[in-house]
Amino acid sequence: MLKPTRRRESRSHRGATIHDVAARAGVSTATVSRTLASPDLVSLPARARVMKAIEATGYTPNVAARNLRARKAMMVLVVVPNIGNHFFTEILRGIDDELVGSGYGMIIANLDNRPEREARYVDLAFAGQVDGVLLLGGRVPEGNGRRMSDAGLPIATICVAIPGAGLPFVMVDDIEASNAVVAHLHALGHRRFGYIAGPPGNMNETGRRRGFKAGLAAVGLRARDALYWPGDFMLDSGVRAARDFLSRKDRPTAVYAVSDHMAIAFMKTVTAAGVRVPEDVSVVGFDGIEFSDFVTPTLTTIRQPRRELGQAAARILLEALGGGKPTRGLHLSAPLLVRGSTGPAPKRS
Amino acid sequence: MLKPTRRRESRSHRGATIHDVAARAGVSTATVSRTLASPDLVSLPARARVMKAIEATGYTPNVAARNLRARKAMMVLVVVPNIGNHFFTEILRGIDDELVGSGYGMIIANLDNRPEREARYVDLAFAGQVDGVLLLGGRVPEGNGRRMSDAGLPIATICVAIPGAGLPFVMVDDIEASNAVVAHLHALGHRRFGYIAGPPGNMNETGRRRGFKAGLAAVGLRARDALYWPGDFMLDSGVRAARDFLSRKDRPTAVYAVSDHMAIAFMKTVTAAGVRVPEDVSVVGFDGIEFSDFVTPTLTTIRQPRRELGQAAARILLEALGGGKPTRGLHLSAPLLVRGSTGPAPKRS
DNA sequence: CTGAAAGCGCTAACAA
DNA sequence: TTGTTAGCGCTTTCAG
Repeated sequence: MLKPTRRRESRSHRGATIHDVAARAGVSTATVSRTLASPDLVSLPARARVMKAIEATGYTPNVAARNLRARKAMMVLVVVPNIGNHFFTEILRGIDDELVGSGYGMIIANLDNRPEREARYVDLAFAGQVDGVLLLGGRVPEGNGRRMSDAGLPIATICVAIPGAGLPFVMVDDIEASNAVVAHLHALGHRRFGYIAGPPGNMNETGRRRGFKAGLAAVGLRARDALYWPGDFMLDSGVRAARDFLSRKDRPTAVYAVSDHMAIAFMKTVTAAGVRVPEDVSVVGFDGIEFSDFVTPTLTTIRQPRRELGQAAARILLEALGGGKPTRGLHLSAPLLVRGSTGPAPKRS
Repeated sequence: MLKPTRRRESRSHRGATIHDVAARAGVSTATVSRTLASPDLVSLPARARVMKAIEATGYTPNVAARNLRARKAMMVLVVVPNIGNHFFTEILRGIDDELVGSGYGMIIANLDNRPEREARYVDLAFAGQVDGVLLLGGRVPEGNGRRMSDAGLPIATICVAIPGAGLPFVMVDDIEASNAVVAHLHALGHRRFGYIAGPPGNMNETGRRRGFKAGLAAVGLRARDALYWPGDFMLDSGVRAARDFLSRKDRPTAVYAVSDHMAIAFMKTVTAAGVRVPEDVSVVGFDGIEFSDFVTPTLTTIRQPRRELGQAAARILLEALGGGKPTRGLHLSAPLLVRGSTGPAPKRS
């Protein structure tokens, strides 16, 4: 009795399988597989017939099957705190640049600023659906009692190093950048400073604030004399800081917002109230987003090389995926772009 | 002789398998599978032992295996013309909103404005790595002699309908929106118009231009008398249009740019040259991106409900994935936001 | 150079 | 209620 043939007929819409191709070409499935993976192991005539059969059937190897077999997914998980934030998109672009070249795809984990969303993506990592992870938020995602870092996958972080995690990172030096901001403003004669902060606990906020304070100390000013407004990097907190600024008699002459969004919202709000920038108050941002050069006045800011950050991180991850040597971390330089929103301090009133 | 046990010991770092759990719990793999998929089919004590074993081993079902078996991927491919373009991110957010709720993940296909990148993602679709596709660019990706639409997957398009493709779409009515723009400007007394275009052949450009011309005709103006500048939705083309504008003696008093990016760049450039907005020239954009409200003056524009567009499209796709009835298409309303960049036409010089 | 066969990890009939 | 078994589609020894 013949071995029953596989039930080919019920194949529905999904494309042809390797069996279809093999049958059509009159070879075994192994030969089809070899033709695709290492053609040099297959005789010329066989190869030709296989290629023709592939052409005729429109065969594309099934990824799930290949992944199962190869125990890898050719996918990288990119964890983004909030995909609605423009700051991240150029980084994604840099990541994609590198990934595509190596045949990897990109699955986006958008946390939407809600930590409870992490669990789902931790599972994804443990389920073997991705081969590596890129972290953008400064947190190692966790959920269901385990951490992403325990999934045994290579991980790299972008824009921030996670203390104690021992993960490779690619970022700019926040402290150094803040220092440059203070030095610039001090050289313009500013002595009273305001600082619009990032979210409490955020590592970038921590670094930038530390650099801000160190910068003040370096020029002989007391860090505690500066004004500190809470913030979360978003537009709204710039507006709130501006409202408080406007309500004060003893206003700072220079305001350093640790994101462009906050700086721009601050500028817009105080300008609308009749305060002139930079004549009455100088404003500095952080990030160097595209639009910082399209507001009035143009915004003095620290430019984060976002695309390069993404590229470098992806490269580090790809090296790790290739079994290469582990990189420890990388600082990219972030220039201060001096533009229209900073000027000489006004005369003492 | 005993049946040889599978070689468990070489399991490397990847997590435990269903066999590990089954062995530990003293049940078959089927029972483990059932415990996860339909617990009510498993006796309480067995269930408890399985759960304990899962806990102990840290087991997570392998996705590749499950996908292979189930013939689905629980992933949606989102094709983006250029992920660096801010316009798309809020749409992605809307998509993600809906997808997450249904257990689907999101793979990003970033074309980076290069059509040759399409082929890779066409393959992905044919390889069964995704269950559905969301198209943002107004093109059906093709490559290696086949089109994405032939992969047998549900597809929906966002922001634009592809003529003749018969795909469900979610978009705003470009013609109607352009009409509203012209009506608004005409009511302000404007008679000489400029139009900064989108890329030639782009369907949104086509619709918006048609609406623009129809709007002019509706108020008794000749469409051919308007000035048309080429553009591609990006900042640079706004700058180029502005340069030409500045070089003219007979300048239009109202300029309609079919993207906020171009409108903002146009405003910045003419303002820097001493032209006042809106006193000398009124400017209208399209899209309603966040920053259009943070430039000086604030930009009058058509607001595309981007998040809603993403959500609606994802919902349509999910319905199709669930075998639901096919939706034909959906128009979302796009209000004209009248802000600071439009005002009464200047007196005839 | 080629084919047979095992098996990646999981699920769903089918039996018991 | 549970276990046995047959694959999902692919790659890769191992023989020939």
